[in-house]
Amino acid sequence: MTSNIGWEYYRTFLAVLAEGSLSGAARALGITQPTVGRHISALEASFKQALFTRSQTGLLPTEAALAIRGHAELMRSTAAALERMATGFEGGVTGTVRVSASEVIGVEVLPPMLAQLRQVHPQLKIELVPTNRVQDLLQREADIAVRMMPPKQDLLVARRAGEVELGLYAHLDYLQQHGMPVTPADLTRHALIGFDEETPFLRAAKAKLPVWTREAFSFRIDSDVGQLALIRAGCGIGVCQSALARRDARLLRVLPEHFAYKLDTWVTMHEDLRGSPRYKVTFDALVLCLQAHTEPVPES
Amino acid sequence: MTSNIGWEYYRTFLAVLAEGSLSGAARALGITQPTVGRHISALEASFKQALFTRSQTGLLPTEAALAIRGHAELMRSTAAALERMATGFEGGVTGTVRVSASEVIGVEVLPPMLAQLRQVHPQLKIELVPTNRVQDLLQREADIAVRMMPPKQDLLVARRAGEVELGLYAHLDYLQQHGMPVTPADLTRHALIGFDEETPFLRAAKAKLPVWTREAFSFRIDSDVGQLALIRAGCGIGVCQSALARRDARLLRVLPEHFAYKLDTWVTMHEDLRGSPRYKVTFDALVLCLQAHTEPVPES
DNA sequence: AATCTGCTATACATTTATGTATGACATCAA
DNA sequence: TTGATGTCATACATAAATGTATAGCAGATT
Repeated sequence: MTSNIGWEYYRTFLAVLAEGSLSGAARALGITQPTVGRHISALEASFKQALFTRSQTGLLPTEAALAIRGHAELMRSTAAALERMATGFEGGVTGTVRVSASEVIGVEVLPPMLAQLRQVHPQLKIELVPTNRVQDLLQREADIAVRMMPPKQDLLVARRAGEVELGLYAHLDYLQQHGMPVTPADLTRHALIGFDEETPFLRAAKAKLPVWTREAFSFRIDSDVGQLALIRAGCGIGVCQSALARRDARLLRVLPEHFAYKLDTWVTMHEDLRGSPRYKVTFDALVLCLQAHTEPVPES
Repeated sequence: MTSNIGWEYYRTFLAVLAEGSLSGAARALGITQPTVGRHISALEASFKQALFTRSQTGLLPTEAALAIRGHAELMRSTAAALERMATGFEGGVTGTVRVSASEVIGVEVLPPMLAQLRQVHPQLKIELVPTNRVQDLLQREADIAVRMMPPKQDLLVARRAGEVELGLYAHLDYLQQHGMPVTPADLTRHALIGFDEETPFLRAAKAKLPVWTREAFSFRIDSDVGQLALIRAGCGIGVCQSALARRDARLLRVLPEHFAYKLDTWVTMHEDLRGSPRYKVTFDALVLCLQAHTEPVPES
């Protein structure tokens, strides 16, 4: 008794949810407003349930609409993943691979490696998704993910790529002006750069360095790239990957013996992508790249 | 640049994969053969990739078709889950809940509880999926699952419902005819009932009771219900939940001090189902039922 | 107050998808 | 061999979905 609700309609449903109006969804989808209206009506008729409370200023989703949103989104990302896998299957390294990584990794570490990879495989297309959300792989939002924690799911292929060291850093200009802290307590007199949201990482950092609390931050920004930019601009003291700070001689380590934190780096992908060469090639290249990045450099 | 491949076509694709022919898929879907052919052609055109090698005796899936199968199936189960969630959302306990449990639990333990549940909530519909596969929840093949192992995934709501005790049992008739074993070594002279496939459980059992190997089994069957039936019929000695064996006074424990095994029981469901009352009601009822089932009875 | 813009809903035309009918070919059984 | 059955492919008719045009309404702007 497989029911007969068109899967297509869920795509329209998501657009209405995102745009907030039938007309807006129609524009976004490249179809017309009456069609969108008919799709929503069809869904509501099938479900015997209102999905939106209509008004002339737009549509407001009902509780039911919000409840099924997650499922509809999973359908969308699954459809996207399916297309990625289906296109460019003729054996060579062709087609699109979607890589998810933390912002700072995606912006500072991966680009050179991706450029090189594309030089070797010109047919390969890369979609880079810089995000700190972890759940992508299960939702099929990305094919391969670079993560700072071991995978909890066992239908994933995972490889450890070393560990990145985090430390406190500040720009030379800033330190010349404000002085180099010598004890953790000195930090209270400095401009600190940190996250806005309470993250598990932040709690861990707080345990090591009691001064490092949300209230103490002069700059609060939920983006590691943003933090790095602030550090580089000499705004204050912040957490940064040592391997990145090392690239700029004017970024100096602050309180190295009081704050050091290491994060495991993992590259993961779905098991069922193993068969297709382009995923394997990208996966291996990512592992190599990150191993190089996390490799401790000898003191020179 | 959201591509324009119709999601509907994946449903047709799955039917062709399952039936092995356009005509068969058409019959299964209640549409006509030319339509099915057109859908497949449309997919192949979009992917620039053959999905089936056509012959007059049927269609053979290509490697590409097999590769995207998993994704298409995820879309189907997601669509089904979405419909389940969307229908019967008017606050009360209405609509369908899909419960997955091991065969023996589904057949021997749950039915009375489900009957009672439906007496309290007549509008509730239950789909029972008796299977030993674990992966259902992530694939949205079931809403709630009863499992014998703690959940590894963290977007699940999970509650422990006690532990079931497993022991060796045989029917009185069998034991009168063949005698009661007194040492583990005696088992070699008996008819043993066990699994056909090597499972983690089997390996664990082997560690405790070296005799308990696949080669020693006189009856090999990959169904716990089937094993129970064989034990009840007096075919030999097999593993069975003590709580089930206790119901029939003619089922006697064999070598109780040499073989005892306890399995944690967990009831799990997706986080996002918590909002809808019917899932919560069913979840709670399952937990209660299994707690009663796993509760050790006082010796009388 | 009047006008403009943006939204939904409806009537009608058109395009698109589906169904019907049939042909060509292969396989199996008598 | 011959007929029966099952398959896919194609031409044509029909049904269904979409697009076009327009009306009606609410809020913002002048």
